[in-house]
Amino acid sequence: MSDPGELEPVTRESTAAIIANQLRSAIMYGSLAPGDQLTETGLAAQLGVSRGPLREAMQRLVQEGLLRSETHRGLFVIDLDAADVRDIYHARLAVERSACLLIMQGNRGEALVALTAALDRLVQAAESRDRVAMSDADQAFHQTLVQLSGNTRLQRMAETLLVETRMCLTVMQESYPEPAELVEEHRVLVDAIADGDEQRLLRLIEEHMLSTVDQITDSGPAARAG
Amino acid sequence: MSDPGELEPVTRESTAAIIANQLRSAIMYGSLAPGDQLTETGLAAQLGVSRGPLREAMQRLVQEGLLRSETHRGLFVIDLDAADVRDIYHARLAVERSACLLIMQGNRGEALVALTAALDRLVQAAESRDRVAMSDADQAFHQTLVQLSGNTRLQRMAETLLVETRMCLTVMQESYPEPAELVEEHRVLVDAIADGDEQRLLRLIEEHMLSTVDQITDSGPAARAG
DNA sequence: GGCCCGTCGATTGTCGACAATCTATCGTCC
DNA sequence: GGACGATAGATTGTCGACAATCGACGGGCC
Repeated sequence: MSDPGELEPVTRESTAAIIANQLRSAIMYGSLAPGDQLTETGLAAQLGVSRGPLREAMQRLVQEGLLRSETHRGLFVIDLDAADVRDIYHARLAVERSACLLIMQGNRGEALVALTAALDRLVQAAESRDRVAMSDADQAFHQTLVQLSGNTRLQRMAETLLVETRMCLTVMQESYPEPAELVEEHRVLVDAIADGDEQRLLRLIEEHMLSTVDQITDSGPAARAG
Repeated sequence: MSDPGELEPVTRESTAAIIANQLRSAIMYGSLAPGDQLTETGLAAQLGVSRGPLREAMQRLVQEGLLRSETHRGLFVIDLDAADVRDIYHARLAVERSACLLIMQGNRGEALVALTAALDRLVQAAESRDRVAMSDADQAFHQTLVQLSGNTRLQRMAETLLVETRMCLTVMQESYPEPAELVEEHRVLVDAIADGDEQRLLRLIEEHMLSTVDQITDSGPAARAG
């Protein structure tokens, strides 16, 4: 990608983009919890910027669907019910299934290298038994998967969906899989890619997503989200 | 949905949302062409608002990916190359395929009614041989399809993707199908839903998207986009 | 003639202030 | 006692002005 000493055009992010990333991260890790109001003056002071750029950043998240806007009342972090969780995983399936197809038809070798590395980090996180680290590695794996498709639209969609997935997890930690199970679910995906078995890969990714949906809709723990 | 006389909570859209819709529409119909700069003072005067709300609206479109931001230089409408067109149709396939699955597993009857109506409007547009009307009806059909899935995330994705699709079409009108062909491609989709033939529906939607990709990548007319 | 540098106009980025609206509390009337 | 109406505080929505940066033009130097 970028050799050391190589001269690349400097790409400065706009302030709104930086703030949006911070907010997204805060929502993802739960420091901005579902239902919370984002008071402009408070956040602006906290971030050391004026209300202008902050409002621009918040509009980005509204467009993403992470915030909901009520006129003359304020902006709130969305709260997820069972229907949202189901929608999120169905949408993730759509995106990641498509990414899998593109990977199998594209540079499978490169994908295998990157995903094997991502799997290794997931294994390390599982050994540490740190839930946050596991979640981070889990998310990174899927983000890598979609990145490898080379489709920027799918990547943009996945970014938002993975944040929302993370929001689900903070609410219902009990249903997050055991470390060994988590690693295994991802290992079989990498194996299928290694074997070049497209049918198996698609079946596995569908199971990977839909099993979570079934788990949720059966026990229905997301109702506690509100 | 909303019975007449039914009391619903009033939902006023924020100014940023209204402006964003206007801009999206302008981009869709080509009055803001790919590569064009959106000068803030000019647009603000044209829309009768201050620069503040306008900037908020533009940040929404940046997040959507319809505008690209260059720091201290301005915001520009994205221009699409052949790779973009391919990405857009692959992403649309992911979204609409998923929508098809959800429709088949959900309320197929309601879907059949709505899509038959959408098909009728497409037929009418085809008879008028008005390209813009045909495009409108085409877009409305696919938007309805995704709406019927009931998945708001898929709907949000589809909205942006359909605008981008429209941007492609204004660039390469020659490859837009003939009226009869356009109607037929959509009629077979409705028929498959009517017959409850999921496999056929999925095969048809895949063909519907991928045939366009092949058409583009062969002739490569999108290169003229820049 | 070609290159470099400084200046100018224009546009974006940021900020503080004012107006409009909402929620909550308190007082009043029936 | 309960409901209605007014007031106060806080928050959002909007705007105009100032600072920072960029691209283009023109003058000067080698």
